[in-house]
Amino acid sequence: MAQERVIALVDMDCFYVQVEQRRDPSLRGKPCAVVQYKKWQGGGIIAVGYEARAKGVTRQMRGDEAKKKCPEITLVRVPENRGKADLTRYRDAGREVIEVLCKFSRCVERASIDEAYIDLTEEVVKRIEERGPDSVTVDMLSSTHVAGWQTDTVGQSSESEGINLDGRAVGVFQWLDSLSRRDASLYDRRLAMGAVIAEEMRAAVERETGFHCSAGIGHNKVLAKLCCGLHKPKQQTVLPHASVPQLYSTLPIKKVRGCGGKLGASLTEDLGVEYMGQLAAFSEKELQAKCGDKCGTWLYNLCRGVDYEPVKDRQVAQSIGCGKNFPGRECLDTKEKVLHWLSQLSSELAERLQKDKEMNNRVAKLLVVGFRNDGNPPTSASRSCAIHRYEADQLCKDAFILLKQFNLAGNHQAAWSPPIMNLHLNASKFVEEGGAASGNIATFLSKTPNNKLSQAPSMKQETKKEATQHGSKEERRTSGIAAFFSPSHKNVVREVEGEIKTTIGTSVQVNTSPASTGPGQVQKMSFFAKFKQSPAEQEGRSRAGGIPLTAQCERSPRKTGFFAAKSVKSSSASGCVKSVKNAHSPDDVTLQEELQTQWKGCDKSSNDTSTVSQPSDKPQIQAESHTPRTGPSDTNSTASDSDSNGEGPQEGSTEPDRPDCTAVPSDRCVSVTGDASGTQVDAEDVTKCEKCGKDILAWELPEHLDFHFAMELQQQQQQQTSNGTGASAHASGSNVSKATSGAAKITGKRRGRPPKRQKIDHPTLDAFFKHRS
DNA sequence: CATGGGGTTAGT
DNA sequence: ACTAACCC
Ligand SMILES: Nc1ccn([C@H]2C[C@H](O)[C@@H](COP(=O)(O)OP(=O)(O)OP(=O)(O)O)O2)c(=O)n1
Ligand SMILES: [Mg+2]
Ligand SMILES: [Mg+2]
Repeated sequence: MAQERVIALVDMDCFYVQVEQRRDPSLRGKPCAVVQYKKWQGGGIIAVGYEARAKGVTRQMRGDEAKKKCPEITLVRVPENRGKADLTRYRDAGREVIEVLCKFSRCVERASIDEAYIDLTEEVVKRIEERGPDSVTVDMLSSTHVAGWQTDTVGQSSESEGINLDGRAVGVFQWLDSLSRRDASLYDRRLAMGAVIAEEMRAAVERETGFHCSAGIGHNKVLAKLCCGLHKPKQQTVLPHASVPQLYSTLPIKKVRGCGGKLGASLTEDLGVEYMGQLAAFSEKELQAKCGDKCGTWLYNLCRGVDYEPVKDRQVAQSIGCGKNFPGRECLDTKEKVLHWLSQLSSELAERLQKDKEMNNRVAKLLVVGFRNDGNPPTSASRSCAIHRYEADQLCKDAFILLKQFNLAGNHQAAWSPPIMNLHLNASKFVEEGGAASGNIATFLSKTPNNKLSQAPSMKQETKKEATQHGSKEERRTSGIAAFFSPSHKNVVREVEGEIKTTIGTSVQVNTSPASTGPGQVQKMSFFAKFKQSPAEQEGRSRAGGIPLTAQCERSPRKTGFFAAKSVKSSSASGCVKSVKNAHSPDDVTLQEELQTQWKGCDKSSNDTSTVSQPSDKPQIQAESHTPRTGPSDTNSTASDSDSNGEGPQEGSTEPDRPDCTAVPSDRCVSVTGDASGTQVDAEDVTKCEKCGKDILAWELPEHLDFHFAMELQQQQQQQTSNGTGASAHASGSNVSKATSGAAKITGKRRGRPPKRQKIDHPTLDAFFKHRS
């Protein structure tokens, strides 16, 4: 049954802004936004607090623009490290939230840095068993709205003896009241219980992290996401299945997750469909003809409020990447620039991968390097190779090898052919760490990475200024199984005693507090504002004592009994997907010979003079920079003012030391493959490099030497910049390869590979073949 | 000059 | 393996 599940979507309110406001409490309650960079017209705004939204400040806006709209606004800068924005602070904060959510369900899916889907079916069923279906009372839903049941404002509340009934509370009450009728939907009762749990989850999130959030509760992910946005700061919305048609009748297609881009536009253009509900007029086949079988079926169901996508049991990202744009004149048009930024990106990636390994007991096996060129249209491409070790210089080196195939300029030249406007690295294909005592045997054998959150994210120094109580920070959550719900919820059992049987107008135990109303309370005026009225109101009906019909939609001839549906695929488990897939991962990457030496020393002080790290943050891993700080406010120039000029150092600190230029004995990776398909580069044909004394495949010597050249060149350049001296790159490098410049075409087919078949080519080998074949 | 820096999934 | 679409 399409309504058997109870899914919640929790989304943090103006997340980055809240993260900054927790760090610096003086920012609380003030108009505030987070900007990235500052030089170009005040930087780009990526998050806006609700006070500032009320003044018209939006994302995408430039900092300068925001200042015009709201002169009192405080713009907080995203931390910068290695010359680029660094979102670590927000990722860490997002993980804190996920940790809390995991206490409420075994199935939590991290959907983005600030939101997660939670399959609450199991918990809901359990609670209904324990407490009965009618145990939900309005006071348990003090910040809840029921879509389609909002009796709106206008004149009311005056005559009620002292009871301030707002439209929200009346709607909640009427809905709950309707659920106690015999013919009420069993699944609506589940939703009500889900809403209770969602209230508790959100309270726990706020108590334990200091961040407030909103939520949507529905029978599937799309509906949960959709209704979360109906009432945004510090509120939640439950969407009964019967309210879907009403909601969809005026919901622009592009508001639905997955339809916000070209698909939604083409549906409107080609089918003449404006609102989601209109899609229901098309047959499944018609929709399939329009956008393919899978998509067509998906739309056919979706416009009826049905979506079967499971909530995945995954709390950690499946890829870790970093990148940077180089717009306009900042484009990378020399090999030195490319190497420099590759080095910066590699450094960040290696650091993040290492931390990820420690925290999640897994290692990434695939490195992807990608770029974009200017043009009309802009072109882009990416290439990948195996990751053998988490070492910045190795990643840098491999990435460069992959990248240089696209350099139309000669390899020995200073210039880089089509200038690069965007460069990015990404690591993925995680497998559980080989470490002995890790994970159980089954998961180890299947090479399934641990995608559960394992331990508290070190709980850094990020003090919980707002957090109170000892609370459950102990995190006895290891992974999986032992996640049972426990949080300190007060308003629990109300026992079945007083079902709230009352009628409008009589004494109702309505919680008067709107739970939150503040400067931020600005409701979206676009589509969402309109759906705040009940169907009755939209139809011009009176709502006096009227209990809205719950019918009119497909109310299934359902069997009775809460567990009737249990047989369907898994009611309690309700299809929550445990990420145990990859029984035989497609990437049983064969470890292979390490063909090249690693130079630690891609750059040591790879910091060019101008790049500076930034906010002194907490005692981070910074080198020396002793900003006597400890308070949160120290930090990122919460520079609301001036400063407009500086992309420059926000505050100095040097980059943490990087491995230095010493050759290291190569611990060549053994080939070994568990799998017959994996082909390795044979370790034969090895010769010794005179520059570093390492064993190199003979056929790769040209590439190898080229690296020495490039690295030396880069080092030299960095020395120069730090000395402020002029420049000229004379490379002592015994550059050998040169004539062999065969740049790859971006759009065209790649050249054939050697007859060897393999899962993941060794980068240098791959490069070699593409290079000269 | 010029949103930018992330992520996931589906199609080929 | 790589690209495109979509999303935060
Ligand atoms: N294009 C975007 C969208 C979002 N974000 C970041 C900043 C946001 O704070 C965070 C969460 O995105 P949301 O769309 O959930 O927006 P907010 O949480 O900021 O606001 P809201 O209260 O509307 O959810 O992700 C971003 O960097 N770039
Ligand atoms: Mg949000
Ligand atoms: Mg979000």
